[in-house]
Amino acid sequence: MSLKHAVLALLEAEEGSGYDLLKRFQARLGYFWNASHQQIYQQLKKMHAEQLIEFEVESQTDKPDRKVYSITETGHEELLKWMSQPVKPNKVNDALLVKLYAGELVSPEQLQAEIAHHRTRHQNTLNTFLAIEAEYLASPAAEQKTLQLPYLTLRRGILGEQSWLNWADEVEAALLKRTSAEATKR
Amino acid sequence: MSLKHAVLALLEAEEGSGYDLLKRFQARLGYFWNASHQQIYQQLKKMHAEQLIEFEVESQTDKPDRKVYSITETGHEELLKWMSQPVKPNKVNDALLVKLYAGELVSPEQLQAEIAHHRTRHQNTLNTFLAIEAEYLASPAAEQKTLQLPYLTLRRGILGEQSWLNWADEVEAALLKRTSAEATKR
DNA sequence: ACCCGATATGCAATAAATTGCATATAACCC
DNA sequence: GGGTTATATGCAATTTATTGCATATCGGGT
Repeated sequence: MSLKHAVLALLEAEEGSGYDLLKRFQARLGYFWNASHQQIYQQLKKMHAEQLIEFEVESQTDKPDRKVYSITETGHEELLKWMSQPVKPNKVNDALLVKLYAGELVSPEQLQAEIAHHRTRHQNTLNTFLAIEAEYLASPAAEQKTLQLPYLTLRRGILGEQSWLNWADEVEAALLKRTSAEATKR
Repeated sequence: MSLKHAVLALLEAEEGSGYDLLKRFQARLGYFWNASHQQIYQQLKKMHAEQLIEFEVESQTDKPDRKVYSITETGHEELLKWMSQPVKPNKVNDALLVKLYAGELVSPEQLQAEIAHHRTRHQNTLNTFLAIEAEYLASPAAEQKTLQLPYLTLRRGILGEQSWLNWADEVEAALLKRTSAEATKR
């Protein structure tokens, strides 16, 4: 999988500890890559064994020690190699849609509640993304240029979330009609 | 994971063999759930051990035998239980975006080629979805009503693919500018 | 004083997914 | 006749991801 390559990409930009990487995954790749701390620590261990990365232990007096990882020449080559090969399309697995698909088994109200819950999440995510975008657009032209590619990934997040919310509108409208149809039957 | 519940949802609607389920995943849940034949066969085996499903062997003279699975009462209950609990949000892992994020390492042309390749795939998927939608919209009102929820999942697919293509337009425009900027430098 | 959250890392066990291999028939095209 | 695709199923090994537990410090709130 390409958790390995996501880590290499992050370390290529800047060295960091496992915890740093976790935070960077959450803050910067949040929309398109999710990894737990377990996944990251295990992956780092494995990548170190493969000599793709190296680390130095940084003693800290106040907090626990941290291992600061950086990419090696081998790791850099591996990343370049990966970059030049076509990536395979994503596997999509969306449990919410499975639930909607089989939604006849429960009440429209229950489906509505579920959608509403996810809507809140998606709306919050979108708001976060829009705030980051506003910051980017307010930055100097030179910085915008260097961050253009990460910005484009952010755009994917924004368009994706907006699309999700538009879909939720459709679903909620359809479920509302179902609810009233059911009420009429009684 | 809820591959289990996706299988239960499919068997709830109609019994079928492993191969049938594979085809149904591809044809009907294609946008939102992907499973390999290995995953399905292994899952069926496990679910049979858990007594969520049962099967009858159907001998066929011309083709290999098939095991026709159907949902049990226990399986039905398990599905209902799952339906009534909130599903957790999806984990997104999009390798293409990782590549774009680290895109400074390769030429804009290479990124363009990669995007173009994915664009073709997404456009084809969208066309397929639109054809299914046209069929749905041409069906009698009664059928539209019974298939409304699956139709809403299809809508997710359509809106999602359209959103992806809109994003690809943005990316391609941005990459084109990069290419010409690079050409000017020389 | 005590609990909680953030920082910081990791082991061990289990569960899930992928990859590679394996078999067998029928239909269709070249 | 030979190759490919579709039907139909499965084992075994490996890789990945998840879950549960464990440790340790600091700062802030109650």
